[in-house]
Amino acid sequence: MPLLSKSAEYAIRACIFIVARSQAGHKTGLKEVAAAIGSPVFFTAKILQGLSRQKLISSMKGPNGGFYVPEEAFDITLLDLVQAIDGTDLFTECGLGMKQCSDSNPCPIHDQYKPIRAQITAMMENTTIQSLARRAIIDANGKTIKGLSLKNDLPESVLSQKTAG
Amino acid sequence: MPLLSKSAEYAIRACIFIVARSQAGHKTGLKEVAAAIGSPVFFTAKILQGLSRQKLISSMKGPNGGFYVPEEAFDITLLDLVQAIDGTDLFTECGLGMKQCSDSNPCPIHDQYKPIRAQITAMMENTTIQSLARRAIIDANGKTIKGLSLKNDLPESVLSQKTAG
DNA sequence: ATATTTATAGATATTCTTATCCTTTTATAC
DNA sequence: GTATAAAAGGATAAGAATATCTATAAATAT
Repeated sequence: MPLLSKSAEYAIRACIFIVARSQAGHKTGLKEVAAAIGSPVFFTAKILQGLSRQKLISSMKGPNGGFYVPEEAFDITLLDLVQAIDGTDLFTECGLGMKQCSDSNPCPIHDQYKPIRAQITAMMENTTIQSLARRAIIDANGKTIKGLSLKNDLPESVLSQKTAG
Repeated sequence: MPLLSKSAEYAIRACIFIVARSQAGHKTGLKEVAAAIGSPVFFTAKILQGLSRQKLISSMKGPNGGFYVPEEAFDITLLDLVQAIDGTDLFTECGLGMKQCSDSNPCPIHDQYKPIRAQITAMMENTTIQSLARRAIIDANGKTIKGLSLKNDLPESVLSQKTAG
């Protein structure tokens, strides 16, 4: 089992790209997003539709339309995104899935799992999509992300060249 | 998404019960296990069969048969169990599921996720089923686990009464 | 206004996980 | 040996996650 669903993975990667593009003043169409992050187009559509419905990202129909994130919303976090897609189980539920589990009635792994769950939550709470997008390396024409890995081993000069605060 | 699959949850709970019973010198039948941990009987059968095939637990057919863990194997860990059921993804894979992700070619959340993955791994590596079973509260006739929560808020006297090292 | 572009919505397919049932094998008790 | 008890194995079903396709609605450009 992975930590995140496929949907959440695509959502995060897509949003990093969309925010990076939004910071450069561009809306991004579905097909561009899918091409940039290497995700199945129609499935990506469903995911972005959901995020749009939940107001985590914005969209515009018609020519020159696409997905974008307005400046006021740059501070959406990994936690926002993951909760919107995968729900809150990872952050609230017992490690063994037991409804009765609590501090006063702990499951067998309660003490071991609790700090891990807290650390996962804190990390996602403290990581904004914007902060990830700031480090993203977009290619010259703004269409793709280097090797699907937004941050890579290019020299710092290239990095600062492509990333506008 | 939960951290563990349903199969892994049942496996852990079942093994805690089986080890606790093994420490008391008893084999435990499938139906007893399922009743004790509140899991679907036939599904539990499949899970225990798999663990048995992988030699994480042992089993005997016939009257007075059942599942057990021999003393030499008391030190199986959460990691052994979870990897046997859910595979190694949680412990080795990139947080965003990207094959190319590595220290030298990190994905956007590589730096944030790496220590968390390490902590999950360390926790499971360092937690033996035996250590969890030692704290388990089994009822007087040895058939059930208190409220499905193996460790609970009973007084220490009761705890030491029921748990033999 | 019309054509074009793009997101939205609904319906369907596919695969994986979870769950159940039935038959076979193996060990014990008698 | 025969009956009985229990795990092992195979087949099937139900549900959820992933993925695809088609039709609709909205915005822009002309």
